[in-house]
Amino acid sequence: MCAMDTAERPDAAAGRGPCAAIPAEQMDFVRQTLDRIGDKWSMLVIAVLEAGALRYTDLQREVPGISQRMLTLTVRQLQQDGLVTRTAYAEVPPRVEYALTPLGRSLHQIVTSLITWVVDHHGQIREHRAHTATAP
Amino acid sequence: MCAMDTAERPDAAAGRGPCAAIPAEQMDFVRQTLDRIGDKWSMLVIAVLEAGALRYTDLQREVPGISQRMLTLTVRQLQQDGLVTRTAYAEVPPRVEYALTPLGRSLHQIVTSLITWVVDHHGQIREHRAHTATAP
DNA sequence: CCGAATCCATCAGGATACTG
DNA sequence: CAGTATCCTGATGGATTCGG
Repeated sequence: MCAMDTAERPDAAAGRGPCAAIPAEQMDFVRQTLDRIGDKWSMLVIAVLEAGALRYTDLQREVPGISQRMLTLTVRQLQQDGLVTRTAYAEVPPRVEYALTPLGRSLHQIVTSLITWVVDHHGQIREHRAHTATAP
Repeated sequence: MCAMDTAERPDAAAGRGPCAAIPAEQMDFVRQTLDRIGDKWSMLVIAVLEAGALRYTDLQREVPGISQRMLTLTVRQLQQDGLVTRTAYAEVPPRVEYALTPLGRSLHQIVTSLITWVVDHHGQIREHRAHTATAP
């Protein structure tokens, strides 16, 4: 029950034994991907796309605080990673819709878990922060 | 089946209906927390602490590439959020051990899912990246 | 051995203004 | 409407040095 049942681990990194960490080779890619989807907005965008396709402006409204620039960049990265599709309709008032790919949907479930976790535990976290903030 | 069955949503943000996004008030905190645990190292540290307590140096070895500075900062934040405990033994050769709290362990499962997902799908992602990279 | 502190580079990311 | 372009700032994070 480690993080990589499907992956072969050559020898395990150090000598810690069971499942220590990710195999060194994958480690790098895992890190990269982790803080790409874990960046400031990706998860929220994915979460918001759960309900179906959204247009650019709607997307921006659903993710409060995101700038046009970041929305564009985030969406483009997600598309590039194959997590969302971008469909442009060549109409008079331009329309572009973003939706999750199957790959994106599979990730979406995990993202949802994470968000649920945060919402669920933000009370405890706040508490802890208050504590340790006052007790250096 | 939205992300916040436990939380009351005042009215839903805009007019999208079902579960659109997180309620505006929580939204901010969710974003904060999301990119705190989603920062460059937190997830990996949490993942690595799965197997039990670790000393500073071991921790550093298990998370290849992390600098002392970032390890210290990350660990301190996690501690401050109540996800890990820091136990310093006042011995002649100083020893400090870090371990997951129950709260941290609950998050750890999700983190593991995420890492598993990445390891599982990094093939597809690489493919997609290659594609869209060549086809602007 | 475990860290804290300082210095410094980079760049993510926000605001704004402009285009097709 | 759906972006692109540009500028600018603060946070992120690496290397190194110092302390307990």
